[in-house]
Amino acid sequence: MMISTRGRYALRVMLDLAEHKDAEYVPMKEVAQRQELSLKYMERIMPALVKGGLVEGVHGKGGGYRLVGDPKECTVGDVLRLTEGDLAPIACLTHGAVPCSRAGQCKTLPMWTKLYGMINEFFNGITLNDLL
Amino acid sequence: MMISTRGRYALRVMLDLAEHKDAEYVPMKEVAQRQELSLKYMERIMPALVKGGLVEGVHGKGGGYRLVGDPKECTVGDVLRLTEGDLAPIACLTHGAVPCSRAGQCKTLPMWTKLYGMINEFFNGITLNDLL
DNA sequence: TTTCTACCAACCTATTTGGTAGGTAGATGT
DNA sequence: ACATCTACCTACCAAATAGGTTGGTAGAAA
Repeated sequence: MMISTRGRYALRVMLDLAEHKDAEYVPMKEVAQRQELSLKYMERIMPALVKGGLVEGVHGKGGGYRLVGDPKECTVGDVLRLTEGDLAPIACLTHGAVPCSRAGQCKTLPMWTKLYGMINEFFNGITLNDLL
Repeated sequence: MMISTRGRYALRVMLDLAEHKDAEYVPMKEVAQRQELSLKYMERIMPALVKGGLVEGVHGKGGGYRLVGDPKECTVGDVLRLTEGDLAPIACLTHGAVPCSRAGQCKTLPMWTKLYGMINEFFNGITLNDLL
């Protein structure tokens, strides 16, 4: 499986935040209920999106999360790369993989690379706004 | 990771068999050496390709494996589906997955489905012969 | 009957996945 | 000051997956 629940759930939360963009801050409790996701699990995922600058959270009563930018500017690729770490379809292409000694003679590597490019292009071409 | 070593190794073995198609039967011992793969691990993977009808194996001295069809007819998709089981990028789309109750209202499902289609089309469009 | 080969089953270690439990820190309302 | 609400953090856990290893058995040829 290329995309685990971590990335998929994050994307659904982002879409929920985009839908409730008028409310200043949306608490995760509400989002989790609407999306039928584990609140505790989501609380562990959100910091990655905060660190990536896609959302901001404020503590205390009336707090919650809010999208930082415009849903038209935020792509699915942005969300997935922050939460999944990498979208590479095979280990050889992950960022920080040990360079394979057979890379030069590998007959399959160009194919994997082309697919990797296709996947990135696909996700970078879809914004949150497109999915609303 | 969408494609594990299982599928990637299988593909490399298939390409090796295609390259040595003139020899009647090629023993895995030779293939494993050439491709620098664990013989024992490959022995566990090959039966899936036999069951799928892509290769045939004969026991005993002078035995080994041989491609059944033409390398022009065998696609990468065939090999990967037999060895990886499924090429779905997310769990919801795997064959035999429990149907999600949110499928009807899921805003992301069409996107995953489209990607799944792209990936299948990509792999079905590449034959062993293309990679030689 | 030895030797070579496919094939099969049990086991193993490490990592990833998908959480839960139990808090702390900061902001707000009373 | 205090209770309450919220993000955020840390430790733990069970199940699944990945990537093998070990030790064979079965069948065919020399």
